[in-house]
Amino acid sequence: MPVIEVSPSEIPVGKALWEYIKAKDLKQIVAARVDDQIVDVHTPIKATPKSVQLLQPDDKDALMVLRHSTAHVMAEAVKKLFPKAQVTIGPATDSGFYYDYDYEPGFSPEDLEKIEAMMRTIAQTRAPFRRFTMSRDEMKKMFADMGEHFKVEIVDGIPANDELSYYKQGEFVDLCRGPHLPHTGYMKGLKLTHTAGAYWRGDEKNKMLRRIYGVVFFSEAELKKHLEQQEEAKKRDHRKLGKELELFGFHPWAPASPFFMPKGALVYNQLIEYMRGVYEQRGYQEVITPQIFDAELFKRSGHYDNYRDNMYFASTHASTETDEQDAREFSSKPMNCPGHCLLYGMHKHSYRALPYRMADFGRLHRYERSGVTAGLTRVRTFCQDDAHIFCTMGQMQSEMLAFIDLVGEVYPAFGISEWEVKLATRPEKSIGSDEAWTLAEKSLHDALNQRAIKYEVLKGEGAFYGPKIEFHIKDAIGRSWQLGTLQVDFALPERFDLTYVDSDNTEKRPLMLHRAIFGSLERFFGVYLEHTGGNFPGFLAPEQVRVIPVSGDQNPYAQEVLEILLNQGIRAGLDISNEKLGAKIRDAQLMKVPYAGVVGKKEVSERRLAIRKRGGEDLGALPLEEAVAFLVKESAAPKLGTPKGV
RNA sequence: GCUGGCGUAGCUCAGCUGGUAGAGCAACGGUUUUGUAAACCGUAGGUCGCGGGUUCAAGUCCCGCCGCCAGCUCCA
Repeated sequence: MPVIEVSPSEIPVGKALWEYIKAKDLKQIVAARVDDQIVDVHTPIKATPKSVQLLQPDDKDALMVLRHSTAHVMAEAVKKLFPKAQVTIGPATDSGFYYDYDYEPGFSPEDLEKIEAMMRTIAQTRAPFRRFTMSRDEMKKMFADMGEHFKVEIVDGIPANDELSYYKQGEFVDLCRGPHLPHTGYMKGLKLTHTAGAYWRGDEKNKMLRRIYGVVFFSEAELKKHLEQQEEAKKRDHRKLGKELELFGFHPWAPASPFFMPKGALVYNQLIEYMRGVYEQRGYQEVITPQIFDAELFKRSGHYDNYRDNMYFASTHASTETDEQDAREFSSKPMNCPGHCLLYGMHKHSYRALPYRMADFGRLHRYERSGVTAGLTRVRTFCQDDAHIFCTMGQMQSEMLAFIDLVGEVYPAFGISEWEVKLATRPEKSIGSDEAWTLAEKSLHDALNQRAIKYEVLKGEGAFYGPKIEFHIKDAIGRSWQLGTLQVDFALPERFDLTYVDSDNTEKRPLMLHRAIFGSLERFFGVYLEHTGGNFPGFLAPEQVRVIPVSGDQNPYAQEVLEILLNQGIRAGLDISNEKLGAKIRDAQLMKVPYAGVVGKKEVSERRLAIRKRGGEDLGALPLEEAVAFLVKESAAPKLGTPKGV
């Protein structure tokens, strides 16, 4: 029961809800929702409301109030222990809270322990949070007198007509809109987790502040559960699994650039093969294009002006020597689109041949700043399931819908049932006309609305050449990653003067859609590895079946079974090591092989195969033919539904 | 790039306030012929990320660089 409904008529106007709560002896009330606004229980009710709900700890908004209030208490503790620290901002987040301080030596792990202890002491005082309002000038003077110049700056940034309020608990005063807890005693499961640098107002030109992150819950038990979940998430970390399952690795001489070992390469190639199957079904044509281009290409495409910071420039020995005629500037491609424009332009196109869906698994290189790379999710070399659709204006909408539908089929085929859709609009640095941008953005809105897909608008976060739809899924630790994308581009066809001959025998300009479903294969690999915890479905597992003889006597039969499986196209392995059955089973289990095929005396004499599923389920000793047929079925790739009107 | 933390054998990790490296697993050799998550014995394996410095002596202290991790900023 997260909320208690209260009849508005029972609420005394001009008085605080807290009095009502005390009078009724209600326990565990965190805050209230009055006419859909979250308010704290100490602030007097101004007029008779339409509805009043009292929030209890299991309400989602109640948790946000707790986190925010805890941030204030942390600031109070920090000010007590480190009076020189200046407070700045401290909000609640999706997972906890943080507070940014301007404090020069910074905070050590030991400091965090002291701060946490101080916060517990403050919690025990059950100090109430009180809200006060003040005029702008008074507020500025108060914080100026306190020496909190960041707060003064924040006051200056608040719109002129907004009411200014501050909250006080104990001796600590903080500019804040609220709402807050009734008192500090509600913070039970508390832990300060880590520190980090953070720029003032998120701008790297500004001063770097010291941020302290923490988590808090209404009970110790919830904190314990949360910490256990974090441990679980760590086990699923794709970097750890990648190492354990011998899938990929890194070397300092190729920072942020993965090496896929044989098993990892197998999975990687299976993903590509799967996508090739999709392409065949959906009318895409695969091409192969160069890796390194004269920088002229990127000057033409706009990448040289807009994307140069992310590009690698290649110089040959000759170009760095004296021969000036050979001193052309070359660059490794960061995207496939410019090359695809060159390819498109190599011959004339009829309207009859459009849409031209040009797919490319070309390797891309993008320079990423050292601090942003991470495992497979953010690398400097990768390949995308990239395709560019050259089509007419009239085909744009149906191509968008076909793509959105395709995404809706592919993700579930991989067991991904939830994703978020975002629409990113024109950024400050961009190419193309206003009209083109407006039309492109409208088309994307329309396509999503037509499929009744909910989406968030990311203002100014589109690519420099066009707006885009992004498909995001979450990894094991709750971080959200963009995988698929659909982008409209009027600019590149213009820049490369691409044309097609229309039915009226005039040359017209095609438009271009950039699209990917997995996004980068590397990122998808990483996210999917975490999603499955390394338990790949049969068709992706590097080793699909491991044949295990109970003792050496069964080796010949095991060998025979292995060959039958291999002939059926199954990626099978054989374990004839000098180990006991239990150890061999364990090895197969640890490598997350989907099926173990055990053969002992009985199986040999009856020509059977005992199948053990990954995880331990025993499927019994099946006649060999039956077992093979079953394993073949289990190792097959998922099939997509029939495309709608391609 | 910025802030903080970390970097010891293929992997996971010991190594207190400085006194010239250790375990388990894996690998290799042997014994064992095994019925669904670890048989036993033995062998080998380390420029302690790299480069300087302090010291009689540095894995341990200091500086620089490289890489990794958590964030900030940026993004597939």
